[in-house]
Amino acid sequence: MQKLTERQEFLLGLIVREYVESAQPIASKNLVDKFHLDFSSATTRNDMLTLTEAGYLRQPHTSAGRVPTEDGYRYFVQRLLGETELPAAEKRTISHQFFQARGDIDQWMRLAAAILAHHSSAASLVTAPMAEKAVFRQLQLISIKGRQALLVLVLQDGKVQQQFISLDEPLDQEELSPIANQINQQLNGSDAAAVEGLMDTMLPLARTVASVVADLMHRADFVATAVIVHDGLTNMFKAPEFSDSSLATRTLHMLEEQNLLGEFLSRALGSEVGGVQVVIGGEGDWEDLRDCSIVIARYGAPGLATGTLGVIGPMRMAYGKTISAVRYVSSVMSDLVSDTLSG
Amino acid sequence: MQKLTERQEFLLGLIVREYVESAQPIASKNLVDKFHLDFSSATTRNDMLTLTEAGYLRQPHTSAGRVPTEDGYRYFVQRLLGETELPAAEKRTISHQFFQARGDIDQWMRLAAAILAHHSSAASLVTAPMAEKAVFRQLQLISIKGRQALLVLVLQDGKVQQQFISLDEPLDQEELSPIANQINQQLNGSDAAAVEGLMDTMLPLARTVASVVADLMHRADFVATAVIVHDGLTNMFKAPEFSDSSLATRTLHMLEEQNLLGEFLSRALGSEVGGVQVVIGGEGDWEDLRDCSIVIARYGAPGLATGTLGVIGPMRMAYGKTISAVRYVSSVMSDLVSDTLSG
DNA sequence: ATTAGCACTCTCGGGCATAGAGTGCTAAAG
DNA sequence: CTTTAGCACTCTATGCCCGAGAGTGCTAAT
Repeated sequence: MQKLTERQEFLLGLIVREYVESAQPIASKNLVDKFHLDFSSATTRNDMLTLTEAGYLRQPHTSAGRVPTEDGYRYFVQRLLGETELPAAEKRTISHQFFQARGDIDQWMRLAAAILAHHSSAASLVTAPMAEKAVFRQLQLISIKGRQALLVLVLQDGKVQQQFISLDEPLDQEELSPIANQINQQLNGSDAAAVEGLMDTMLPLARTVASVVADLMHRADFVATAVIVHDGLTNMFKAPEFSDSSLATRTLHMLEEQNLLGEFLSRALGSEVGGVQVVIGGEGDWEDLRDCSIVIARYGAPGLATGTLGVIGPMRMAYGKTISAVRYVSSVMSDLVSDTLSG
Repeated sequence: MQKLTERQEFLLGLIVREYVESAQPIASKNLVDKFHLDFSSATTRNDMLTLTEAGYLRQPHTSAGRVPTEDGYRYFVQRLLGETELPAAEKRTISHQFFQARGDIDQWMRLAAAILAHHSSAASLVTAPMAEKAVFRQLQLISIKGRQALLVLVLQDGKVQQQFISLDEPLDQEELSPIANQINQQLNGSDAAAVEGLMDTMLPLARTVASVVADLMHRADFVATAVIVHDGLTNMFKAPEFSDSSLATRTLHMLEEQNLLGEFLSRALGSEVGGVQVVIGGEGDWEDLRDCSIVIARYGAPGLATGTLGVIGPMRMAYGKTISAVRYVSSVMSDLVSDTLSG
């Protein structure tokens, strides 16, 4: 990475910010005029040339202004963008909104998605907070009619799963409840593997139930099946770079494909709670996201339950605003998870 | 509505089908050549003129072929499109897929959305089956830690709702379970209003719980808050009429806005289970859907639980395929709901 | 090291001519 | 009265040219 003079860094920052706002290539003269710079457009041009040769800027064509490259954005985010924070008033509004949603995890998620989408003007994604490993807490059997029953399973992290099951013989509520209680005592605190191990010691009916429980817990262990809430897709399509719509389609496609989203998650999975990661232009790995950037963070209480939230938008993204929004929302969500699950 | 000769109807049908496939204006000569019609292109032109004057076709410009109008599609769907059925092999595949998902309502919904999106090449929407009115079945209180508890509420239609609550004093599981049992006996079979009525007779702690229950049940009564699964958004954007992307944006916007979706639902709400409704070009009411068509059906078991499913796509839609897919999927889902809730 | 000046390159938009597609009309034929 | 062949007409799409304008890179002077 080439050494840049102070003025060159200053210009790079200016160009990135300006381009993010206008979506138009930035010309030396306009820059000097608009910001009353105390050096001339020729000087600016010289620096722009250096920045272009260093790979931070490029020209769409000979007689156009400059546009940041992937590397340019990266330099900007890593070196030029100081720690930004949301204005205090915004923070208050947000935490007030979350306060009103306390108690309802689904609503947190929807709220987080909406807030992120709004502040970033891009699409947002939020996955539910969950424990690293599904651990049995309690189940309930509810008689529906005849041999049909509803199995409601509550995991240690507060997640609730449900499944209809067909019993071998009709049982009413009075018969089902003791069975549920008995299973609860046996399985309390078990993980999926332990449930499978204990199954064999059970009576046929309880074994049927336990096998469904094991299945549900296995599924819960798969990150890919996590419920994902998103919002702000419309925002992406408003951006001029998506007007040709093939880009838009690719991005949308990636959001609909489960396995692609899985990658999104695993990328964040290794990271610490609290840290915000920025992936610019897919960074080679992801074909479908060549012109997109992603800002993600892991939230929650390590050991109890964690989830991922973030924003996906065009590479020409207001990184400062977006990063601070992701950071703040993730911290609020982390507090909520901690308070709710261990308060 | 003007009288059409048999040949004119035949041509209208042909033009609609052809245009649906090619998305290009249809010319008289091409039509005659491609289908080896036993009358000439001049005759075709005369009929096309009549069809244009009758409002069923239009020309994008003087020297272009013809394109169906809204009324043209409507005529086609109402009078020319016979009762179509999915091929038996497809039906088998579909019902097999649903069989494998039995027990898990969420998976039914995802599956239905995926199947509809695939068969219609458009976007699909599915709402959960639910009773007309939320009726209390059973609740469970799970001690989390200290004063935190998780309330799990099961409604008569099998819907499960959950909410974290803060108790006035710390209570462990042994203390919470009897309270839950007692509330269960008191509230069994009550609707939201009845729960509110019974609240006043309760002890403070139970009253807190009952008030959350009443709140959850009220929310469940609002159709607009129903969870909606969708799929196939990508399909819509592949269509050439969405390439300018303003159309696409408007449609996407409508799918993200809750209240707009509410209308989608209420449109279908009045109809019988089983009947498939086709709304072409928004039919005036919906600004955002001017160039879209909707195919919806109500599914489920009346009196037990019903939901809505359907497809939204460009007006240039394969109505035959789509209608038969919606009809068949809705019938399979209806059977599932009946079997599960009253089997 | 900076800057003024200038030649150079490239895009964008309008104007114009041409080719092609598809129609509507007319007059003749069945 | 219906169908058809033939033809004139209209409109789009495409390619081309040209000039205006924008913005640069380079050079020479400060």
